[in-house]
Amino acid sequence: MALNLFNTLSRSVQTFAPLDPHGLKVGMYCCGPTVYDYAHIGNWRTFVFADLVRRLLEFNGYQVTHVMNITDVEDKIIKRVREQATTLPLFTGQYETAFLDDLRALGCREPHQKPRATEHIPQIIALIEKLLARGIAYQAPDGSVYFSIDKYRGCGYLYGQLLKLNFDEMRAGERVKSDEYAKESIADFALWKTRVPEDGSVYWPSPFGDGRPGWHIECSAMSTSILGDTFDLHLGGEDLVFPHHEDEIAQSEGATGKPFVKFWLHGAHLLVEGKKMSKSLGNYFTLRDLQAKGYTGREVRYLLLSAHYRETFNFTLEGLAGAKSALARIDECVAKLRELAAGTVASPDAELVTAFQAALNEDLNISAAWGTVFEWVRRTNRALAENSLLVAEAASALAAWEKINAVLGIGLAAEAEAPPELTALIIERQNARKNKDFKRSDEIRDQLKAQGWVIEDSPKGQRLKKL
RNA sequence: GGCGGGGUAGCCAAGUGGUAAGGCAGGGCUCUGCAAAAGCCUCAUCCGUCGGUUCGAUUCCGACCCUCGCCUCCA
Repeated sequence: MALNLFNTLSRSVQTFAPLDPHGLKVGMYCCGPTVYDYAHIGNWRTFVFADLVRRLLEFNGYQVTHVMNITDVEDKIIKRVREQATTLPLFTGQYETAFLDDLRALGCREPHQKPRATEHIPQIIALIEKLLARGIAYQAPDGSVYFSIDKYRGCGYLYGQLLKLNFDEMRAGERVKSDEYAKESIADFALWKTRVPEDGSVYWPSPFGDGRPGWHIECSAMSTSILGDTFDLHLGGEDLVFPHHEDEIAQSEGATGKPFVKFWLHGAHLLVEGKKMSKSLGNYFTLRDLQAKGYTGREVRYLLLSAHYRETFNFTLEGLAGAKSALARIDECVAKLRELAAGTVASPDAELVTAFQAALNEDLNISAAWGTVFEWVRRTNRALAENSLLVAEAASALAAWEKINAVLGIGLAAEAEAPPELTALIIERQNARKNKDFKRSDEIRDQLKAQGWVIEDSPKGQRLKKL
């Protein structure tokens, strides 16, 4: 089954085929976090999207190398290191750890490699030297090294592969920092920033003098040194299209003379309660904020995966509550199948898997994919209610679910293990019901509810669920 | 100003030149001693507005209205 993806380079949906002549190995690079604070829900949308792409590639049988960089040197980081009188590794380390904890809580598979910018200074310097040698980069009087768009174009390269650029119509310069006036042309961007007093201890020696890497260069250096000069997929948030990704292409192709990336995928941003997220509006959420409201990582993951990645998504608290209910419906169905299958092994029911895969392979139509899941849930529940589902069918359905869950990554509901102090109450209630002492039985039910547990009576006995 | 997305039920969100998936919420019912975030059923004569093409348009074309994003270090 062909996997079709929207490639920003062609602005169209194309069938994916890896560079690997054996059609097996896939190199994928995703722009990772800048570790100066906790990642917010908007950042997470992009990382969950990247995780979905990776899982779908793996589902389609590819052997993926997933690389995600950690940007651990950058203006905001340096500013905070100075303000908090700490050191760079100490400061970035705490947020990197928090990031990886959150990534796991959201059910994302860990990238195979997580290169840090500060650990790739030699590769960055080598890349800049190559660009200087080819005359595409220049050192300005202030000591910084810049990339020259004019020289690059003069070599026959195309600048503006990911979007239509019209420099004359651009409102250029409005946000250019004053410390970059040394550039020959307004469109040029920094490869190496010369050391300034405010940088404190954050600098590295280089052939161009003490300083630190520019933003774009780290991604070019790390991606090509790990995945090769040309690789399959590069993803990131839509805001990175320009200038970050465009500049990555310029630096990389300018240095190697080879095509940089075959497929560029960009995830759209999200709104929160219909508005652009901002701290002053009170609609700025980190994963931790949502966890404090009682939601789990998998519920947040489900919500982030409920809309197509190229559409702006409206993240709402109401939607999150809905995500919780929807997930509970799936969990309930799967739990019942488990009970019936009782460990029987069977091959996956092809109907569900095929429909699901067909939806996702069409440029990640996740909504249609969920549609197949919920139709399956309803069909299964109906059969379950009629008692018409055979043990082998239940096992086969369960196997299919496990297969597609490898892509969805929502895992299993946390097992509601009753705390020991409640066990006595549950047994007491069971006896009370047997003796038709419903007054006592209802009292216990209320008591359990007050402690956050719902008890459900079924012909097979009581079931306890965490509220 | 340039470039690019969107406007589908109370909310979220797919989709198609032939008459609108799915989820949440709501309503009805079933199981139950009573219940249940348990299960089933139901819920858009209609897809921003106005024109055009067509046997037929929400889907194609044009205009307009509204909205969001990018335009040099923001996922």
